Amino acid sequence: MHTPEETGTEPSRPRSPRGQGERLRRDVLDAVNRVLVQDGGERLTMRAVAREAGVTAPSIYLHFTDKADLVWAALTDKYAQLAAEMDQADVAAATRSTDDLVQSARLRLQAQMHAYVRFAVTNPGHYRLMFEIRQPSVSTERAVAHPSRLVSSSLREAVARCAEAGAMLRLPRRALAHTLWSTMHGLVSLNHSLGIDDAEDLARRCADDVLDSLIPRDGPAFEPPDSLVERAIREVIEPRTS
Amino acid sequence: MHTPEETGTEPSRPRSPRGQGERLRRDVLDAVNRVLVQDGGERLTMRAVAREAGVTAPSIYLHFTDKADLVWAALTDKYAQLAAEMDQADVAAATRSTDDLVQSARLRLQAQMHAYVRFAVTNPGHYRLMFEIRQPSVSTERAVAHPSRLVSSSLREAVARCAEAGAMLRLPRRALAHTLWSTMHGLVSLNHSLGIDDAEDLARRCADDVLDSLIPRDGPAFEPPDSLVERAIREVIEPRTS
DNA sequence: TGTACATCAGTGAACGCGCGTTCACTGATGTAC
DNA sequence: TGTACATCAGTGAACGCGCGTTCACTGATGTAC
Repeated sequence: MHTPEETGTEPSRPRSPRGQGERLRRDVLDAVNRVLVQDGGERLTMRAVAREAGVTAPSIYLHFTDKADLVWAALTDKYAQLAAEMDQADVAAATRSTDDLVQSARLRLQAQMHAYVRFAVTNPGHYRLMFEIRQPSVSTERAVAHPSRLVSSSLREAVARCAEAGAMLRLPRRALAHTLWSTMHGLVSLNHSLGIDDAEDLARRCADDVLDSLIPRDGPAFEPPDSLVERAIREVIEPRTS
Repeated sequence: MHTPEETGTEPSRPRSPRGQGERLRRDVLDAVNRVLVQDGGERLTMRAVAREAGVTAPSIYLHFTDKADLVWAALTDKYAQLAAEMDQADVAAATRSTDDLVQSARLRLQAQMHAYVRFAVTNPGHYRLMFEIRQPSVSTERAVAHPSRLVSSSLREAVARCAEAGAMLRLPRRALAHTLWSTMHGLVSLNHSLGIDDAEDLARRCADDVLDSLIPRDGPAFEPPDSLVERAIREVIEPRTS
């Protein structure tokens, strides 16, 4: 009757019992995830999150200092999930390992790549926010500790295992890992920009092809000498992981 | 004194003489370009464009029906520029061609790739708007005629020339062109997301490495048979170019 | 056992801001008579 | 040659909206005496 601004539905969430205030924190983070799933990353507003959580907007500030804090917390969760899925895929592939050491290492790398593509395609809203949208209010320390380095180092380790198993690498290992990552990112985001259906299948097949090109299924053990790219990656990308 | 809302500087552009009203159209498009160069694609607002053009915001509506119309016009210009730069690089490489047909075709493809990377790195604001930011108000017909298909077909033709000159392709030609494009896009946008300096050099070198992997410098003439990817690209990506 | 009080988990209303867009207008310049 | 008028290239002020954020408050629940 006399609500001059609030036009949405009134809050529906039952109030947490005393001492259980932290419950809302998780509920809000879950609401962020649902909003990102629903409209693909647009319209991620405090009001939308609050509505999704069944609460009013100011309640969010009981647990997060500002929007950047909230988004960062939600993305940290999601980064951990991506890393976990890549790791699980790697482990699952490892248990299926054969006597062929090179093939085993390759399959683990491939499993990580498939997990990455699957994650990106099934969580487009999160993925966009993670990699495409500038979060200017995120502080520098946080940017240095950007959790995407987890992805980077996970791939690098898988490539290193291939090299040490005696695979043939067409590029030095760091350049190869970085190129695989960039290729997957490009496939996923370009397919998404072009509005291609069944992007996961296309991206995964293309990624497989690139993997086959960069680490042939069978070839003599070989790793090219360090290139300028290799040095650049070691100096520019890797240090921040530590 | 009594400007209740307008807080910026007053318009500085001299009024066009009679009959020269269309001048403002170009001035506004130039202003869009300058705004995109300056703040990298954030804050592309009608007011910012007007300020940059030395005019008030409503003047823009004398030549563009709404913001989507304006952005589309500016991007169309920029797409034409990207295509032109790729074409120029291709032609310049063609004039430097040697007796080695494969090497000549490869150099033309490589020149196109370098032009692409250079464009993306030197116009990050435009590039982001072209490929990363959803323009929901752009109509479907326009999306179908998305000028990025120019990039796609230009690369595809260059790859076809390599194949016909007798190069060794590690992937079918369409899959190869699409993979090269995706890789460049991924390199550029990932380097940008990670805030890497000298992104052009790193991206170009990585792109060179991928090109060397997918079309080896010397190898027997070969092109793999059509794959599922090849068919998917032919069915999904190519038709819209026509 | 009753009651005053502190604490907790939120709410309701508003703030200032920037945005895209509209609309009545203005002032210079050309044209008809 | 003078003047009324039409046209053109814009302007100035405002509109409604959604945003992030603030701030005084409320009402249920536990605790001290």
